[in-house]
Amino acid sequence: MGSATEQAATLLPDSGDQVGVLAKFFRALGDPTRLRLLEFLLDGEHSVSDCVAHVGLSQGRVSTHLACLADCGYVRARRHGRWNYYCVTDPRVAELVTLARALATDNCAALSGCERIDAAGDSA
Amino acid sequence: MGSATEQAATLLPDSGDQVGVLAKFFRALGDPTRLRLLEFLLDGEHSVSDCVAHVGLSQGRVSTHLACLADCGYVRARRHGRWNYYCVTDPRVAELVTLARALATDNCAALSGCERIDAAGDSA
DNA sequence: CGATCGTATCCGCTAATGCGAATATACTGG
DNA sequence: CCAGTATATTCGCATTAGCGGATACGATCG
Repeated sequence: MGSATEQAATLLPDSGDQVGVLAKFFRALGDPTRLRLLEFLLDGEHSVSDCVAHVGLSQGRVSTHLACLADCGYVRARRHGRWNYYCVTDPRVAELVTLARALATDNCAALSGCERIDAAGDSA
Repeated sequence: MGSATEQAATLLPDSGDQVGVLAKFFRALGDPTRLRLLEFLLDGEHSVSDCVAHVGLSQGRVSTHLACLADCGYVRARRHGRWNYYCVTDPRVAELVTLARALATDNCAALSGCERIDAAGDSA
């Protein structure tokens, strides 16, 4: 876990448009619905219908969100007849969410008060 | 202002909202400009003017972005006279970026092709 | 004290994006 | 085959949010 410091050189923004791709990657988790779906899938494999029931949004929207998460590499789809099952295969995804949650929790107060980014579901 | 304990009741409404806050946290890194600024500050402490010169955007925009990153707990500001210096204090921030970059790199192809999230500066 | 520099905030504009509803596609069962 | 189910895609709409430019604020210098 202590290898982050020595990799500081690779963090430099001289990698060209890699910043844009990374931003895209982060933005995929910047939506409450997708984040809720991802955490639901971290719990185990679920079909699209299950996800629809879980988040309570329209089927089309959920399908798009899941495809988005799959494109970004967070989840993987497994077709079985009419059903499409999604799940998280890379354990680093759980690591990422856990680490981010720890950081967010430590700054929860300031985060909630940050009006520069809309809450988008933040219930006062 | 009341005590920290008193604020906790208002700032931590219920555990279910944690998803919204976490999404906010991720969205802060979902913008290429903020991500570039964060990586610039991972390199060391820099003033707002330095950041403006680095990213090449208007001073007002950069100032807002930096304040946003500070609100989310990614960076910290240090006033010295007229100048305001920003830097990353929490080593977990570097961890988070490193982990995310590793994941994004492994799915770079699919990520670039994901049209469900706009590239926003993503190009060759 | 008045001029200037560094920074923060405000304002309109425009592009990005999440939403539901409608529709298309794919597969299964009778 | 045709009906039905599960999922994917498209469309119009409303909101979010990043952008530059103008301006306000605070500190320093002459």
